[in-house]
Amino acid sequence: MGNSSLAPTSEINQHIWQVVSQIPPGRVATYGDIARQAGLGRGARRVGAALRGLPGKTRIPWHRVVNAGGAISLPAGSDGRYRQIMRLRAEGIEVSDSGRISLARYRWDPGITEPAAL
DNA sequence: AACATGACTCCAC
DNA sequence: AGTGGAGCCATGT
Repeated sequence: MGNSSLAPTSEINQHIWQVVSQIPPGRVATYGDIARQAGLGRGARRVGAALRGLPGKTRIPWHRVVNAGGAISLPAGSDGRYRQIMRLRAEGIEVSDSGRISLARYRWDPGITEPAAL
């Protein structure tokens, strides 16, 4: 067989999406967290690209992924940014109007599969 | 193959 | 908390 060390982009994306779908409601994870969980090392940017490729009607909880600073990474003024903030608040997560979230309170621990306790 | 781009991250001010 | 610059990884031209 030829190159067996690299999987097609579509498969990598699918793997990333699978990890993202493991984030329980009421919790968030950073791009870096997802990358590490997916075995991509420092591929945080790769995670962003995978989420960008999601269809609009997906049921993958992409909104639970924020950057290392605990902030929404989608461009200011974009529909996605507004939608992400609304969906997070709908799950009981506090999000400031500037799109900031407390990682100390809501960051997902891969060992736990339950929603954040209030 | 070189260069630009981006839903990233770290560090210094 | 906000801003700017360098580093990082994969894609698209």
